[in-house]
Amino acid sequence: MAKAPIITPQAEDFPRWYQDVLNKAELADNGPVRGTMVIRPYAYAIWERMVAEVDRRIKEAGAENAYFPLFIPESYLQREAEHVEGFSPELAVVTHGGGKDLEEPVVVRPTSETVIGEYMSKWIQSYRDLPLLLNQWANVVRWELRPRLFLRTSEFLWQEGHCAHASQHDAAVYAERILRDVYEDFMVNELAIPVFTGRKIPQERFAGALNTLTCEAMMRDGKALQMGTSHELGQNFARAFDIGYQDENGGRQLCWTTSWGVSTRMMGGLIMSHGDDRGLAVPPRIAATQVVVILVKDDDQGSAGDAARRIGAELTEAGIRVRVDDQASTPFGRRATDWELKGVPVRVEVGPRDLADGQVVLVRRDSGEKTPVDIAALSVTAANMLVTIQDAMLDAATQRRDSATVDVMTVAEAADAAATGYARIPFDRLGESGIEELGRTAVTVRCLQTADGGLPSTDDAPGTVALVARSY
RNA sequence: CGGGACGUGGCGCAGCCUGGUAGCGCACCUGCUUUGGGAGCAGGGGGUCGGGAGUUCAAAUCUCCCCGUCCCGACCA
Repeated sequence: MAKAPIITPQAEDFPRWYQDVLNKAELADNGPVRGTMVIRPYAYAIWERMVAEVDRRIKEAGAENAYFPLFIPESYLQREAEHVEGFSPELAVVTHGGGKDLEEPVVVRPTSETVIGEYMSKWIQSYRDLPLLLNQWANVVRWELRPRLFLRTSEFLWQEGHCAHASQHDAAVYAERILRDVYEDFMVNELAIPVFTGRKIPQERFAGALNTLTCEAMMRDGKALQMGTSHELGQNFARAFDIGYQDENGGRQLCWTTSWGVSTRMMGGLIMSHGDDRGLAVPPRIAATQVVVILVKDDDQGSAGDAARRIGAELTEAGIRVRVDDQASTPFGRRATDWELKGVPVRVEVGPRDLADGQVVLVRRDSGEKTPVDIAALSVTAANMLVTIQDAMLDAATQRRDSATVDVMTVAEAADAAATGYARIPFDRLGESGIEELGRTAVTVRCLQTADGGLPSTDDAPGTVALVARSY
């Protein structure tokens, strides 16, 4: 029996589709204060997987976790001119505490360069203390004018790395290392989201940075999403917070600092990169539930239910993240669509009919393909299928992106291409006037690349290519 | 913050123009029958209509102010 669509089709109204997925897959709700977000358990479990995988890579890159306070003296922000200017409009400021006015207002951190800079200054004395590689997992607050769940909320969860280096070269190398070995590697290999990596133009840089490197993904509506950034802060913060050291020759030097972050925005990216008209689709490696064992219907003795639970235990034993849905009182079709909505990569259907043949049915969320499998071979087949799905999802996402990325030579062509995806245009063909012209239709330069897709070392290196698109 | 749309049980909506204190679908609860792709029947519970002020004998319906949500724009992880 054909039913009305469960969620608004993407082609009909993409923003509404996004809202529907958020609601129906039980991912998030608006908080009571404007712009705030409640992350529901199913989404939070995925976030925890993201945290685990990013954290592992951060530690491999040599950084250590620490924690700095939520409250920052307002005066700290003011020490770096561009930084204050950039963040002032979106600060939450506490002026009252303990029943009286505070002598100095404190801001709720919008990012922690300033406090961490203050402590780096205390902790670094010698070149032997460098590099100092710190990271913290925290919540930050930026009073956003136009919030959207996961993509831009007034409070969000993230990881912020803050490092001090002895030289500009060391800082640049590390900023790029984080971009590649932590962010790009994580996004491509865990989230199955291909990203363009590149350099931000001055207008798009982090407030107070010399250079901002970015990972830009493409959502299924053709709009770009900035998934993560890595900044070279030069000596701006080192100067403002007196982060310095004594070198081998006894000379006094200023440090070169970097900062880098990814946030719960990645959840939004995950949803909009892989989701389809049946709901969310989570790549197996990041899925909190990789396989759902669903009891189609039980028999009189309850032996099918027992079999389903036993199969669940076997899959768990094999190292797969499993949930068993044996709520046989709810009709099968209902539960099947619910798990598809939540995007669980593989569904194992267990019912009396299959069991009689010693089989179960595996169903892929990405392709919908159904495969009968002998129970004896289930663990191995399921594990292989998860690998196959991971690869297939990355391939599909890469194909979608590449087919919506066009090389052009004029601003008019770029505007045209950006209506549905990315346009690549030689940067000198774009120029300031081109940037402004595209800006009128909300098309912006997402990043700059060298001709072969590498990272340009300056803003105006010859042969630089600009990737332009509409963005979130 | 500027422009637009909207706010009625958990969700989606009707009612508002032509004031007379609330209705539908889904969801939820109970029972029975069902269960291999969003089950059926029967019986139930839940809202005072985003908030406030006003007009009126009477306001979900009219007026004003405020708040919130969504879309577009400027800003951004």
